Amino acid sequence: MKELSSTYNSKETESKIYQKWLDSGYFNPDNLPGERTKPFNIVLPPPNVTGILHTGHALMLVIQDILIRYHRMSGFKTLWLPGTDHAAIATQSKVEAMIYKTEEKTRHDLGREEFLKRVEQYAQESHDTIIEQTKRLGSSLDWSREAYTLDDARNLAVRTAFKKMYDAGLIYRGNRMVNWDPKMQTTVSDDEIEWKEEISPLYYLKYGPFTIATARPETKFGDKYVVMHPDDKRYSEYTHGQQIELEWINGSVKATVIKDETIDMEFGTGAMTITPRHDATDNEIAQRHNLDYEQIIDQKGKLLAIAGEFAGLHIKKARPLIIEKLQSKGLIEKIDEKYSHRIATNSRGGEIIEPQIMRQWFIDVNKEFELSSKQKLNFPTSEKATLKKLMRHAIESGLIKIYPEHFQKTYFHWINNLKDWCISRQIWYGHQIPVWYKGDEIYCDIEAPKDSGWEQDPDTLDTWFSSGLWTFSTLGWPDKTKDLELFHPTSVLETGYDILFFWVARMVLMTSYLLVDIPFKTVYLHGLIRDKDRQKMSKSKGNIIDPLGVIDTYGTDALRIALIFSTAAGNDIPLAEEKIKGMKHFANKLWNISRFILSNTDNFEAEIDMTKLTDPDKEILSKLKQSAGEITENIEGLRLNEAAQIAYQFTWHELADIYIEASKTQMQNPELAENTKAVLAKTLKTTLKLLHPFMPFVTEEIWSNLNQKNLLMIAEWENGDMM
RNA sequence: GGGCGAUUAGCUCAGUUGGUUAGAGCGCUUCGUUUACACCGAAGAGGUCAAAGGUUCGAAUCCUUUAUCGCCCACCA
Repeated sequence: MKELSSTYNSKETESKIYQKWLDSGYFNPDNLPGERTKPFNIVLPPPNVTGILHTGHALMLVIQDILIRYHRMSGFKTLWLPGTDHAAIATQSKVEAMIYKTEEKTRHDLGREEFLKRVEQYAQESHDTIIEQTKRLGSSLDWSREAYTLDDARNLAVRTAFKKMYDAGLIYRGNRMVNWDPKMQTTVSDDEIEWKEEISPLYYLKYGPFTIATARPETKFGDKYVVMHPDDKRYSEYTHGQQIELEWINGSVKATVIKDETIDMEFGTGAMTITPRHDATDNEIAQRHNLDYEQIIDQKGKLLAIAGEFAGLHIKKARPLIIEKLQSKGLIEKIDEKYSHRIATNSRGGEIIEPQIMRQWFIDVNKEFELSSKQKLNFPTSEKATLKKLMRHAIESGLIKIYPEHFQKTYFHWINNLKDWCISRQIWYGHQIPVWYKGDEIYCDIEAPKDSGWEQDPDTLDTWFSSGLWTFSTLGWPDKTKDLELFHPTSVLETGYDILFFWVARMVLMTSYLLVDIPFKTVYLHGLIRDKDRQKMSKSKGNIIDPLGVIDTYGTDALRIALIFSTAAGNDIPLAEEKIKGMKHFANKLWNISRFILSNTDNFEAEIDMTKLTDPDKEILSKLKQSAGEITENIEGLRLNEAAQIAYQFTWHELADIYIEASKTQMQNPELAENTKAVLAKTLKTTLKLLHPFMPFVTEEIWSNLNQKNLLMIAEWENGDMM
């Protein structure tokens, strides 16, 4: 009989147990014992190498580890594939900021090669930290297959994908309006824009006989069109195309009247001037009426020659000076100081977005093409495919199921509004576009052209381009590997609902074209972690719960089960320290249950004599069977919170509170003692199995005291039917 | 402007396809230190399931309307 301390010590146990798992090799599906033909696999959504893990990561790791451990115990050939994401723009901007802060140097001061070295060094350190933290959560990931979105294998996948889509005309280069970040000097995708509420003055300017309202007077130099609604009676005397000579900021201009139905008659004066090069709505109006485009602001945010005396000034500095001039010319009618509107900013650490028309690379989501093999996707053979149609089809057809289901509607809503995806970025950290130029010639291939004189496109790809390939690039694509054949499509894609669009939709897009398949069968979306008052966690509020700190205090198992215990999929999760503390008590309870049983028996293979069962014996065995069934059913149905609650309820309030108490008297009776011990042994073993996916460390540690041949992590799952 | 969701015990939340007296954790009250555990045990209080109406033998669950809150998308010069 071993002497066990009366309190479970998570700190001492966890690193020891994790090492034991690593040594066993069972994280790798190729090493699992027995005949395993059915695959189950999840690819880890790769954390960005921009820092450390937060509770959101912890939640993701816990949910996936539960599913993985459950399936591994259930006899599946189980693979959980780890990786990290280079997160192009996010990582680069972080390193740029750090370098500027300590050395006051920009990336241009360092040069592309030196700068990339520095980014890679930072990414490596960040990677190492993240991997260590991931291990501490107990994650049973197959480290032998670890991938990085920017390593050589993934780079080959990216170049191959680009080439295929380029040849099919799905990737094109074009002049279009893009979101330009003048500070970071790059384009940004629509999804990476963050709208911020701002109160700024709205200026009412005299434009000849009209009054126009604008929040951005510094863009107004080139305005030579004044637009109004055709039904607006205030302007009925003016006709479409009429030209008017008027005095403007830098002298007189010839303005043209344009009537357009998109104008809101209620707003301001009902008349506005347009700046087609720097505003998406204005751009549409200009296109519709075939108007001239003039660039006012350059890529650094400075005014061009058209601004006259203001040329070369940054728009921020120019604005007050322009206001002054407008004042002195008497062109300001009034100023509304409390105008509230929203401005676009780059969520990846940049600043205010200036829309610009630029030549960039795009993915065409509406171009029709023939699918190479329609079978796998059940796409109607009579129809031509588009990327948009395929994205919709994968969900509509039921090939991919989304949980919770209502997110399907959100998904469709997003697809319907989807525009061509701008994939080129003018940053350095990322996959460089596999296109080379020589004069007017363009060459796109997986490898660089052999002959001289070619220059590669300096731009890199949007980070989501490589993430979109993740489910199959990690399995060896474009090579036809065994892993790819066995493990694709993946079983479950588990991630936060906040990246349904960024990532989930793009994986569907890439996979349906490149593999003519789906990337995963099930999408499971979890919610955001909030504090106990439902506030978002943020540094400024000081309400952040650091998962590693919590683990030190309460143990990994406590954190794991607290994270999933009382919230259904897709809902935000309030996480209070009290809850984690409660689960530490639960781990300790389980520890002491085991201690009691171990102090009474060491034979965990004892057969139960079914003819000699007392009422409490029958009750606990039937409750055990019932709980096992319900836990299994709930895990299968992805209701992990339900499963955990049933396990908790059984362990504490059936096994501990009722049966263990009853067993004390039964064991006094020589007639019943042996059978009671057998029931205790059997119940403990099964309970440990049922709890293992949720609390792997404490259960494995107890298991190691039960004279078992194998680790608990590969013990056979009991679903209730076999009892 | 378009869409999605929430509203259940003091607090935080469960409640799968409508079916017996609506559940959990924490908190609270009273009692108890019985050799697995005080990170414990026993007993208990506490909810007209946001409001109104409807469908049904039966509604927290389905339908309609309203109120409050939250999120996503689009975006107005």
